[in-house]
Amino acid sequence: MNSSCIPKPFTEKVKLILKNIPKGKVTSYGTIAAMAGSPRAARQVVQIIHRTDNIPWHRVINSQGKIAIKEYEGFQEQKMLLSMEGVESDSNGKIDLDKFKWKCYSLDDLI
DNA sequence: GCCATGGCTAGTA
DNA sequence: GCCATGGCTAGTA
Repeated sequence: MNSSCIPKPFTEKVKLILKNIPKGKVTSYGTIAAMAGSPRAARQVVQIIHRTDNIPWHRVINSQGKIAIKEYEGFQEQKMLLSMEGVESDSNGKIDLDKFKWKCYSLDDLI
């Protein structure tokens, strides 16, 4: 037995947030980290997205409002998944945050 | 404990 | 530079 059966609050919160981002909206790694209580832990959000299957991942972009992944990492896939929900991005992956940013900054606002 | 990992980011130069 | 995980290792008991 190992510690993997113990709840991991930060990770669980991040997963909960990911599941609650509405279709057609995007948010950033940093925003999610802040909502989960650790404003400077954006890179942990990246890790969690990496290791978690069956979770919506494509609505997360960087704070500049751009798709953050490289071509070989699935840039086109993310772009397409977003466009299917009505989120437009230009060829550089730039998204209009005024239009598409999910306006939610606290866990309390989800529940 | 220590150390590497990582689709980042606020805030200088 | 930040910092939550997971994997590995020295070095106690």
